[in-house]
Amino acid sequence: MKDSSEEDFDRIDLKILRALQSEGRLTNADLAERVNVSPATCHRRTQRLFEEGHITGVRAEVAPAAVGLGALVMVGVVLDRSTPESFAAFEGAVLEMKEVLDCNLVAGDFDYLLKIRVRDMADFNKLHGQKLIALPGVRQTRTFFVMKEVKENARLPF
Amino acid sequence: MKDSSEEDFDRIDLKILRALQSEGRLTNADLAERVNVSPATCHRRTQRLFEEGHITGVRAEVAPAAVGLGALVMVGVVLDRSTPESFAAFEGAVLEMKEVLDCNLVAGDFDYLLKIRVRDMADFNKLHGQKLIALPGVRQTRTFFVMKEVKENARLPF
DNA sequence: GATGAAATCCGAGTCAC
DNA sequence: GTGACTCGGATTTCATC
Repeated sequence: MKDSSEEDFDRIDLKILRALQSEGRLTNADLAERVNVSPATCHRRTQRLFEEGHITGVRAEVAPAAVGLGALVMVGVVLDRSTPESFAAFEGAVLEMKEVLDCNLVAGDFDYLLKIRVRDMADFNKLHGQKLIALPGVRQTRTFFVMKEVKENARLPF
Repeated sequence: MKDSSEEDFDRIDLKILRALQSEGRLTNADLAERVNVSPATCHRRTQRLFEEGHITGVRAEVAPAAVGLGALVMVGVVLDRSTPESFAAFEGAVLEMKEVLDCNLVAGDFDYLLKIRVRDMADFNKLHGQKLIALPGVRQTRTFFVMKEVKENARLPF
């Protein structure tokens, strides 16, 4: 298998990827019509995109407020020490926290930036006091309550 | 229609939402089996969840590196002025920028936090110099290059 | 080596109950 | 909410380029 960081998709593959990124439940028949190939070809192409890992999954987007997760909070985290063990311990613990939707190791004023969804501010304060600051190696956190979600999870621009 | 911020789903609805959040392309037949109802019931339930907006869409997740978007950058933005017009102008411009995946108005050291995907650092520097700092009302930006994506777009915890 | 047409099989969507 | 029925799509096969 070649280096996965830059595949050469042809125009048809790109159209399939774009269509499924917008409408993940398109039937193969509709998809085939949209990209102007036969259903058989479309099916083979799509299957290949899944098998080779270019599509990592298909997910329904559930309205957060509908399931009691109306509050979004971004948190910057600084660790005590910058050792590989320290990072690994923190990351391992964060992966277990379901409330943490995103976790990225960054360069800059923080070590990590987290995106967290909870019911409300009270819920976040509890999470912060009981779990966030208790994560391994955490020296300090900086909280950014989201007051308005302007854009969320936009489609990849390709 | 009742207040949308807290619906009362029964156990079956919740199971459907959870299943589709993980596997958006599940067939109705498989979904029905998984939640232990007949296909007909499952179909009606699922259709209702879509129609009432509790599922806002289904999207295939495309591997960013596969489509030449290997770099992830978080950017904090501070505006010149804190007027409604200033916010509106900024938000309108950001919505037009395809590279911006997330944009949230936050409370704290920044006015907005952006999540941006580009090909590489060179691409980001170009974007930063030509478009980001030229957005309406931007006083300053703070860039956080993502060095490692620990967790990305995790499922909602409900 | 990939394509499209045809053929089979199974699920989607709708009905009566 | 269930069970059954019909239609259309998913998936495979195969001939073709």
